[in-house]
Amino acid sequence: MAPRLNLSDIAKALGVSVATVSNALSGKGRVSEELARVIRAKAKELGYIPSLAGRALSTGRSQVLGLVLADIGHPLFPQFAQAIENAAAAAGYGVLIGDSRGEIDAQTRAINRLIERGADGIVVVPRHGTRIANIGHPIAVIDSPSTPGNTASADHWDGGAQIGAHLSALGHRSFAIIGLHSDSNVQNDRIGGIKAALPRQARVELLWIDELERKRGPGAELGLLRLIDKGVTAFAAVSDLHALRAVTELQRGGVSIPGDVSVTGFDDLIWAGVIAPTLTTMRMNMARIAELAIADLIRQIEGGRDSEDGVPHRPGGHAVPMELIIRQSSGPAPAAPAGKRPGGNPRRADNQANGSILEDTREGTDHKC
Amino acid sequence: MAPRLNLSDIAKALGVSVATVSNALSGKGRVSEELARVIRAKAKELGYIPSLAGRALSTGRSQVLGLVLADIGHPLFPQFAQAIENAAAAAGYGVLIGDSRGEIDAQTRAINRLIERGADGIVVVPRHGTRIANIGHPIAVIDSPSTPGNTASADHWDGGAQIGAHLSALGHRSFAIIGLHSDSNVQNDRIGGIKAALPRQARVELLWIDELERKRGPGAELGLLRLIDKGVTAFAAVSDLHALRAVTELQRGGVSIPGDVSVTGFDDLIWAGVIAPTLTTMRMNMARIAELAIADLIRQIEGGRDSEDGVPHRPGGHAVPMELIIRQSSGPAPAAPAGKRPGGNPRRADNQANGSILEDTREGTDHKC
DNA sequence: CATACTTGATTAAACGTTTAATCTGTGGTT
DNA sequence: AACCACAGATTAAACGTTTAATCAAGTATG
Repeated sequence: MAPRLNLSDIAKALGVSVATVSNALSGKGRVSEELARVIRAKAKELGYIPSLAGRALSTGRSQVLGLVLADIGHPLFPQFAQAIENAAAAAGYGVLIGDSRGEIDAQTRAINRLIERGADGIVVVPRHGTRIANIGHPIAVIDSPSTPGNTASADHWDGGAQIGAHLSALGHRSFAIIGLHSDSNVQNDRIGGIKAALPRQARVELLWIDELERKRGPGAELGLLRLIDKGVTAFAAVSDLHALRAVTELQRGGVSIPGDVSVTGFDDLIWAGVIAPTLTTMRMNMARIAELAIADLIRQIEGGRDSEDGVPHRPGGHAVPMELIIRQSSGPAPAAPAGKRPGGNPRRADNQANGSILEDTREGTDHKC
Repeated sequence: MAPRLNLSDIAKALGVSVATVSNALSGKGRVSEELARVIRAKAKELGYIPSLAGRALSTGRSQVLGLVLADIGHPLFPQFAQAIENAAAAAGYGVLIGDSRGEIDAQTRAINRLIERGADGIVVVPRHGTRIANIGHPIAVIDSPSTPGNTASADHWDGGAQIGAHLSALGHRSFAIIGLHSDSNVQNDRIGGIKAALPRQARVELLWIDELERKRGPGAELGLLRLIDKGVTAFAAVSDLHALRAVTELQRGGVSIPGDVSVTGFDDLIWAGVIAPTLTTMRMNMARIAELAIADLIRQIEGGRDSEDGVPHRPGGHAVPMELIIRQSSGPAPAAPAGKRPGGNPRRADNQANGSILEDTREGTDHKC
């Protein structure tokens, strides 16, 4: 094992002091530009890598952030992790992951564990229905603009509005909105946005999956076919996961999408561009959200004082616009509103040859294994 | 900001030396049990938290592992991350994530970045078709038993065999296997296992999605209906993602699952228990795999010598059995082998009321949002 | 010309832990 | 009684960096 070289090795090699080397490399103290160049060259030549441990001990900063995703089982986790890691790396920070094991209060424990581990700050994507207690440490919350204490997040309300407008423009007038549980700010924002964008005379049915499953057991049918009988022509799910569930349930019942009804989702999860029909959905700008969250976090860590920048903390945090991804699953409302369907309606069964998917802005589906 | 207390605070409070406190807390040097108890009590009373930075500098160990998932977009990422984090935490290690941005050679760079950051060891789930170069650092590879250098992984071959046996037992004789690309050891193991478990007279068609998409464009139809015409009654996909694609394509074509054909996947991804029909699939024992990988890694880190334990490094690493999850999407082969279907075959359209899903061992589907 | 300021460098302390080496009694052995 | 071994503690050095304080010499200022 080659003993990693340190500042004093470089100092010795050049006959200068360690402090000078440190100053030259960090550009902080007073070093002649001439000598600084020599030192930097020598450092590169020898392949010097600073010891984070030494630096951490000296400065009291670990250059590491903690990432806590409460619902770690969420399909969006990879995107979050990647975006956060990128943004953090760009700022010179590493990312330590924390697991809350899905348990409800383990979230706080996870945060504390990360702080004990020396994380300079924490990024949290909290579990629905929980509030992040104010630790005495820098923290950034990614949740929803309507959540107090939110640092940055997608503009879920606006995302919902885009979906609502899209479906309205296609002529739909009777909607079903599919959500999971009513204590999620993210979902409520999305639903609020959808509703707000629908025309006055629209009829809206609201479906909470959690509620349904409590009654009928997990994995139960959602009973979407009955809704179609009541005239619903558009199903707006609050997540692609629920949209997927809707699509398969409908297709299994012989309903054609988007011939008979339209289905939309949220989040552009990995399979959205792969299933048949491909799914119309809303995509978050993860990279931007991560950037904003990390920037805020670093400001807290390094800024020290709060009143910096003239931006103490805006109420709802930054709201990043979402992007509408139009794919095959949404189409014009059927000319004759489906209405009562007498047993087995004649439905288009083969609209799979829809031609090329020009609307799909995703650049090469990355569904690798 | 309360300046975090350190060993010398405790030492001062008790009138002993720091070394004694350190020894008492770590249980290493020579301290009377009596004094040790007093010290531990005082430490707990004051809420002492050791400084990782100080320890790291002194010992040369950061107590942090790096996790590199090449295909970070993979839906399995959350499970992996969670399992690794749990196993690492149990061993007193933190987990730093590394991102290879999906780029092909960035994998090595990601590994190096983590090592530079001070990670004591690295866990890699490599990208298909890549070999992990031997860094001079402890590393654990989670890939496939057939991969040289593999540390621990699911027994993909055996998993395939279980799927093959399951479908065979259901009476199927004509199969289509759906894979993504042929340079993945994981996929090849699974496919090999499937084939090996099929009866002698079985007919097998092999489908590579990557190849198909290169010709017909991304998101193209897989042409599964034509395969049914050729007599195929069972589609075994090498990942739930592809199984999902198959299911939607088939349902869209009016094919009943599992009435007309059976479809199986791999990995038990989050939606497998949610779509209609729920998906028969193979589940990895992530927790076990992670444990083994971490254990091996820590042995490398702390063991020092290789010839420890009498287990230098077994060729294929540990192969952890997979678990067959039988759900709705697989059923008996149709009595009359579907054979040529004249235009629109009469197919069962409503088998959704399959009753309760007794075979589903998943304990409460965690498709939260 | 003495003083003050500036520049470019060095010295030394500090961060908090671990650990090898050392010291000091005490009890046992010959 | 002299010696040794040993348990139980302390001292001190080391890990690698940062940074405040200091110093030496050259330059400007009165």
